[in-house]
Amino acid sequence: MNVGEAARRAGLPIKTLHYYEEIGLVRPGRRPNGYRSYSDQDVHKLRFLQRARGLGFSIEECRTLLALYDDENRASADVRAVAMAHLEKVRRKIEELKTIEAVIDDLVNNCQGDHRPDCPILKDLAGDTH
Amino acid sequence: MNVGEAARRAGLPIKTLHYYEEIGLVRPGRRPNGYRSYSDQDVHKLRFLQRARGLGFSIEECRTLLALYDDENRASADVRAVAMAHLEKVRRKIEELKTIEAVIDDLVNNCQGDHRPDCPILKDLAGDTH
DNA sequence: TGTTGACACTCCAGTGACTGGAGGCTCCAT
DNA sequence: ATGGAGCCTCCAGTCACTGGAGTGTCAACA
Repeated sequence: MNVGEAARRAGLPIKTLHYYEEIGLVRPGRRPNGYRSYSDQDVHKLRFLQRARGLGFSIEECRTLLALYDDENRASADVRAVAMAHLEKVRRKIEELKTIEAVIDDLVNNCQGDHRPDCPILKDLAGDTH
Repeated sequence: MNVGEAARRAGLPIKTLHYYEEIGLVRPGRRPNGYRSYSDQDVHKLRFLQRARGLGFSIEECRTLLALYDDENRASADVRAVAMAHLEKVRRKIEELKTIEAVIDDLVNNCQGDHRPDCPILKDLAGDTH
């Protein structure tokens, strides 16, 4: 099938399919007229990528996961290691954002938010913490 | 003072100071020899930026905040609006990551992680959810 | 005075993962 | 024959830096 149909089935933009081809993640065949020709297998991989990317795996992690998926002799421990490393990253990010959330929430709650210029948010950012 | 000292005091890499100058956030003076010359005021702004960036405000948000900081006639409501918009973004991101965390945690817990190829993580990513 | 070493300068390219646009080709239906 | 949808390639831009090459400046020490 053509790129438009493959994109629709995978739930990805056409440009992303071009990009994935360029970086060697999913290489469709070509028709005589130069059009890309995606097999069902290709679309399967694209959907795999769509899900993995949606879970925040990087392109390189996706490449590893796809390779493991293709490898009949893989050890599930290898897949699990990739997933766990990513899980750790996600958890660290959540903690970081929670800290930030608390700080900004505090700033917002201490600011009148009126027509006057006096503002604890700016004071804090400026380092006037007295 | 020179760029190195300013960077040290602001807690930012020298390259970042170059960049902030290039995009017009903090423009130091120049000495006859071409070296950048940062005033205490400049360093103050850089520290402001360091904190704001650390809280995840984008460069453009920082530009707005700095402008408000410089504006004697600002309304604190304007500052608060910027902070609240950012707070909302942070909260949405946290929710998104929590969802992702739950999914991956589930996948990891269902995977044996042994030498065998059978792996529910790959199955799920591939869409084999039966 | 010469030389070292730290520090400074500019300019260019690369990061990740796309995204947008220009300019042009192909296909199908009317 | 024509119109429009869909496809192609190539290039530039996004965000906020980061790294490196190649060169210039300054202060101290031998």
